[in-house]
Amino acid sequence: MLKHILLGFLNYRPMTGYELKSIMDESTMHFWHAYHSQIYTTLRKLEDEGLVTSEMELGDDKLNRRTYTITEAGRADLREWLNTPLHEVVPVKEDLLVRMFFSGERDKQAVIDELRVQRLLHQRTLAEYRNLTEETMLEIIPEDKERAVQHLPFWESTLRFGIQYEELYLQWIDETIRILEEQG
Amino acid sequence: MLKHILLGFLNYRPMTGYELKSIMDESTMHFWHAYHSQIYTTLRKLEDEGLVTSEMELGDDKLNRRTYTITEAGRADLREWLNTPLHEVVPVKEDLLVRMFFSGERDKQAVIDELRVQRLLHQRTLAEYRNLTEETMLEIIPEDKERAVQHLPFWESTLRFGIQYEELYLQWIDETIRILEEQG
DNA sequence: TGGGACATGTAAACCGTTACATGATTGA
DNA sequence: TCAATCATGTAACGGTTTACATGTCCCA
Repeated sequence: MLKHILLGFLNYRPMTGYELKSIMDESTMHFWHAYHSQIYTTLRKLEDEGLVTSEMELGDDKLNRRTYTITEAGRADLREWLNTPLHEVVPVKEDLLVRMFFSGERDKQAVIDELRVQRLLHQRTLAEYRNLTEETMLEIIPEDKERAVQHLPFWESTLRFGIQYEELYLQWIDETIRILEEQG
Repeated sequence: MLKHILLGFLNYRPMTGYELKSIMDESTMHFWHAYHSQIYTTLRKLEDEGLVTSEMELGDDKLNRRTYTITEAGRADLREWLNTPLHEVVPVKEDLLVRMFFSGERDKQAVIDELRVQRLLHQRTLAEYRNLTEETMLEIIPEDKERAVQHLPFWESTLRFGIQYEELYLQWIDETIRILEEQG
């Protein structure tokens, strides 16, 4: 999956690994994240496969920045991936629910405390998502406004999902705490 | 994670790998799934660590059923894991959203078609979740009704999450299709 | 001058998926 | 007798996470 995410971004414009990591931390964190280690190794793999090329910046400073550019083969690979629709539901994995499922013999107050911590964290996450404006998104392609505008509804739809998901999460936590306290 | 799920179920009663797989397919599929291959290898690993013991059923038939039983060390490990609260949000990974994010240059009708296929699949998933009754859950511990009843609110809370998640998913798909169709 | 952001990498371990592989039991 | 279900396993691969490792630039 990361492979296609990187190709997707490089299809907008050439970027460095560091830039890809920063942009993902802002724009895809609500549905996919990756550590820098994986991004750098995956970029090298893409280069081996001829889907991207890279070159070291020859600037006046000694900061080593390697800029990756998508190749025609890379664009073809991305297009082919996009033209192959998902035909299954990718199963959810939710650590907190695993813990809840097996919490029947735990101290009830400890469970409620854990839910409250999660509530705070998810509230923070939701605030971060709500903070993402159109401008944040447009920075992905700063020099091609028209193209960015074309992509905007798609970017926004994923963000809408992220926000609604976090809202659901908070509601679920509240309702669960209420139920646990009531039977208390 | 699977390790603690298996210990969690074996804490209810001894089970075979096959049983664990079937029960997970019914009771945890909305927040965690595993292939039988991983279940069997993880059970062996748990045995190596002394957290479970196993023995082949010595029945009159030649069907090889290996029944796993949790040890005191296993219970301690499970307890310790449950008493270590999650203090971070585990990031979501949603394949369909990755595809949506990069769909700005795709044929719009193809995107809508893909969403409609997902709609059908998620509708089916939701129907399966709604089909899970209290009785389905109580079969996890058929011989210890009182204990099962104690666990029920926790099992139900995870199912409530699963149902609400699928409802959200359907709403999101509908809204997204509507937006895509409106901008023509 | 110290801390934070910028910047890139490697290695090992771990986890999860896919494919391969086999055989018994039960009911239609 | 055939298909579905019961039942268990191994192997290879690939993706992800964690830890280790290094060095620059810029601002307060």
